[in-house]
Amino acid sequence: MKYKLLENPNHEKAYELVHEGLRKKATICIYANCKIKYEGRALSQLNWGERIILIKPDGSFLVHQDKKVEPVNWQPPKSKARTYLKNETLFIESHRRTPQELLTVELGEIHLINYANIEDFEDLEQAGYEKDMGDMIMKRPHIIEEGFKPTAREYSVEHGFIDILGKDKDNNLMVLELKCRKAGVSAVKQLKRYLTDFDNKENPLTSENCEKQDIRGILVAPSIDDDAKELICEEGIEFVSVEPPKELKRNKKVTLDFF
Amino acid sequence: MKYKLLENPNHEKAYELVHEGLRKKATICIYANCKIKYEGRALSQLNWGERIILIKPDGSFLVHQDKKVEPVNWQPPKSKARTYLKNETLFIESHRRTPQELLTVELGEIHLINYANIEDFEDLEQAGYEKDMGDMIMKRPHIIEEGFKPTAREYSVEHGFIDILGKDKDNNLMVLELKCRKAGVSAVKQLKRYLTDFDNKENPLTSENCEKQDIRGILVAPSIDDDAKELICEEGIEFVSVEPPKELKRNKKVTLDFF
DNA sequence: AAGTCCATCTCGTAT
DNA sequence: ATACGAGGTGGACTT
Repeated sequence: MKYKLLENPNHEKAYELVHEGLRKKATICIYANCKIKYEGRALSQLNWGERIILIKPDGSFLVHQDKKVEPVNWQPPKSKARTYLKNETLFIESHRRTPQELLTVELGEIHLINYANIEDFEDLEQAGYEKDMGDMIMKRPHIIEEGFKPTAREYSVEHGFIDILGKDKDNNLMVLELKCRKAGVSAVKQLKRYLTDFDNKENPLTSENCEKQDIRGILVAPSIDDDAKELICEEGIEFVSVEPPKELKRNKKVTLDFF
Repeated sequence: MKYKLLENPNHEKAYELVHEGLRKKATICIYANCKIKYEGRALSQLNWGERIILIKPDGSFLVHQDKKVEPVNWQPPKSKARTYLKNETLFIESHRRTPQELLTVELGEIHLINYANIEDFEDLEQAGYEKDMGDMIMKRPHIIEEGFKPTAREYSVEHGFIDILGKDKDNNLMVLELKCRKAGVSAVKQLKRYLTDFDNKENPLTSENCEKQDIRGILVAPSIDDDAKELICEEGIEFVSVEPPKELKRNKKVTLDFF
């Protein structure tokens, strides 16, 4: 990692470093007193205070206060940053189109400023959410129940996508809604909507057709809260408890690493 | 801002700085090669690479790669960070309960490490709904009271911007502070600061001038909480209840649909 | 480019 | 504490 660092620089020196850092597509970090204006999807301003400013080579622009995980102001990747001096004061701007957004930082006292060329070629490997649960169920359907045969995934209906569609051993249709965390009322309602959608789509003669197929709605989650439990009984929906798999699976990158 | 900084420290020196920074509830920033493990709501690992680690005094813990706005790994506020040496290697952990979550950073080469006591007492002032409220009041001032005449918007004073400045039917000055949601004590204090600022700016002879204009402070919000209600009585500030105009998120679309 | 949906969503607020 | 909704949601993926 190559880096340059200045302590308590004047605005002119700071300008040079920021300019150089932007040109070299480095990651720039500044500790400084500053004032911020944002105009775009919303509108905001932040008065003088000490913050940490982070400008990444992909155009991401972050301003962090000394609390919270989220930046107080930011610009997304592909934004264009530029810096300039006006009346001997340093400004840094980050601009984006579609939508038009402009973030302007006016700097006061600058305590620390540096840029560095960061070398990082790794991607996060993670597990434990909905997709992994789906993968697992498609591979080992008996987790849901003996004789369950999945037939489709992400099956499109009017109000969204049915996570997994399948049939039980008696050929009844099963609509599965997956949640990787404790399921609440909203999950049950969502499943209920999908059931209605599916019914309208596949069995349009509902009111006249007495021999239409049975459809079972199954909520799949590690657990459900009490309200959801009540609602499930009323709605005739079933609940199957499944823990999301917490195995790390390497993604495409691994395939490349094989060579 | 007081800070301490080390360049290319060994792990023992780095340990001391991190330990000291945590004890002093400072904001710590580290540029280093590192390896990361996360276990909690999900599960993840990230192999060796250079990243920026940010630990805030509120317990927030961020690890940033050189792209994206979001951190690649993080812990929320109120997490507890600790650091230790194991086999001459520096580790930093951040732990949280409810839910149980543990983030472990193993450090390799450390390029830059510092801690600083950041001073920032400002909150983000966001317009959006607030702006719409302002627009409405500028257009229909009688919402505030009969005879109210707005004269300026976003009027700059020392500690920020007065949302709306105007005069009542008897030509008394009115300083309006708008909040689009229930107002708390902070809103009253903010308005009080603005009133003081304005007084100092426009009526510098305050103490000697007995005929200075009356200034009325008006808090405008849909409602206020009990603490704020108390405070406005003490401070001689008035409250006017105004609902923010409910803006359709899709109004652009709606307009198009009209044709 | 625009739309859809998941997320260790985060963050505020009311219960 | 927990539940619910909003967000400049961000970010990945599909159309």
